[in-house]
Amino acid sequence: MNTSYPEPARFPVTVDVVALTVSAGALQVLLITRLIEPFKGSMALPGGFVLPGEGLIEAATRELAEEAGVAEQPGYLEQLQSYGPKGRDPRGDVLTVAHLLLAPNFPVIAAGSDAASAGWYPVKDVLAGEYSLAFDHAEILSDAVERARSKLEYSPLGAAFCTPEFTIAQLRAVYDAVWDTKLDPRNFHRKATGTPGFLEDTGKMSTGEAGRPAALFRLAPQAHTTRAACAHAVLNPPLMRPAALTGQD
Amino acid sequence: MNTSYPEPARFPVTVDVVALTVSAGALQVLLITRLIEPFKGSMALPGGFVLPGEGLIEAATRELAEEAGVAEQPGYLEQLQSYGPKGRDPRGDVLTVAHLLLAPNFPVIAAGSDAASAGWYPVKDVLAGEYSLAFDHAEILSDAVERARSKLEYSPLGAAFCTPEFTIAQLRAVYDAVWDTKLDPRNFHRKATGTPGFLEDTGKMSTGEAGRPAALFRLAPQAHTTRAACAHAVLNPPLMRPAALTGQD
DNA sequence: ATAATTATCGTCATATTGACAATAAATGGC
DNA sequence: GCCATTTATTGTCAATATGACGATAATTAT
Repeated sequence: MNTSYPEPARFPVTVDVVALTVSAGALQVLLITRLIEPFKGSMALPGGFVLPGEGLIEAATRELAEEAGVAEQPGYLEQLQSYGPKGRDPRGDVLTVAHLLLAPNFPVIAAGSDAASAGWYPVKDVLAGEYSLAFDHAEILSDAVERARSKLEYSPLGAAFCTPEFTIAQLRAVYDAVWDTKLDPRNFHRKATGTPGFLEDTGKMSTGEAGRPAALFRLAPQAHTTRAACAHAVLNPPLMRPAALTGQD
Repeated sequence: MNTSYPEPARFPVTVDVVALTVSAGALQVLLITRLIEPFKGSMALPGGFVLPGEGLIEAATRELAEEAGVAEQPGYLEQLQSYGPKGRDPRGDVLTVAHLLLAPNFPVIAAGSDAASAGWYPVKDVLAGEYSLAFDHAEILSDAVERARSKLEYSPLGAAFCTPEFTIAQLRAVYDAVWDTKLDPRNFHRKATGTPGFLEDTGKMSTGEAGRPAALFRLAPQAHTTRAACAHAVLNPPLMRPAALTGQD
């Protein structure tokens, strides 16, 4: 019995990862410098071809490990969106599935290494066009940042940028960096601590910083950064994002 | 000069469309009956292989036209998520990019046709497992419905289920069908008409129905159902979804 | 010790929501 | 034509959430 339908076209499929972190008070993205054509010398998102028998998240995790030199997945990874296959790679039709990683700052393969170099770059500068990005990676980055910004409104994912235990001020610094705002510390404290199922007091206090020590919190179990918890809202009503700062001090 | 890296693996790529509409007071999904293996006889989302030189939305539009027999894209179409390539097709690794269509009720190729038949099925019944769905289409449908539900909270996309001009009650019926709620007509009216940039009064009135005639609205230009408008919130603060009805009258 | 810094609690005006009363304007039955 | 019924629309009111900011607490820096 011959179920005859034409042989389907096949496409190379890549995964790209927009890895975001907060450091030095700003949102940063992980970029690598391309050592091969096309776009040799340009910067690009880490990523690469999906292998037979792989799932998408699996492939994204592997590429992140290979290109940034990270041992374990350091944060929260989710699929962002797919792009292509038409008109995004000079070599031909290539479909890419972009992913979003939100993570605390982690060390990457230092620039200057002979093989490949990965580094953190301020998102603001990259989006402003200060670096030349390969393929459609500028568009992907832009979509990823918008996704991250809106995720902070209604999900507990701001905490994905923090270490397992963190202060309210550290969490607020994440919001301020991602949203480019200066949220009111008192109102933010009220919202963060007053939202059921969001934070859990560890009982411990921060030490060593200037000023009064702050209580250390962790994510409440219900809010743990898993796909299940973040699909639905935890911040309800959401923490709405004010207009971004207009760019002066 | 030989930039030698291994030839990348290639995968068949499909697009699937979760087409949703509201009719008979309930959310309905467009399903076709599979006439070929695998899953011959099962129901499935309309979809098919991406062709060389196609973009994803383009391919989804084409498949919708081919399998449901619709001439023009009847509503709002956006990408949902990608699935695979591992472990979702018995024939091997196939990547699928699922799409979401929100549309007013439109006629499809009638069941009983010899070639293929498409029809609307109540989402509630399909998700309850009353039909056997091919591949991972049950999971895709579930994700799509959740996406649609959350879109109604902060975007004007409820109107994508309506004809170009509609009453507040028709829009509310959409919300009630998608969310499985019975929103208060008075509060809904206040929110819908009171949200700047959402609705625009046509000046016309509905006729022929029981009860007092209702004013006819259309989407405000700012809120028109395009990707640009719906990426950002129009309903701000959002219209939060109450708990769904528990299942009695 | 004192100043500076940061955390945390409180206050108050304003905006939004949810519940529901009341009125307006049509249809349908007689 | 008259009245009950239905649906649309306006309004009221208490509860809740937000934004702006005062005040106090508990550290480090000098």
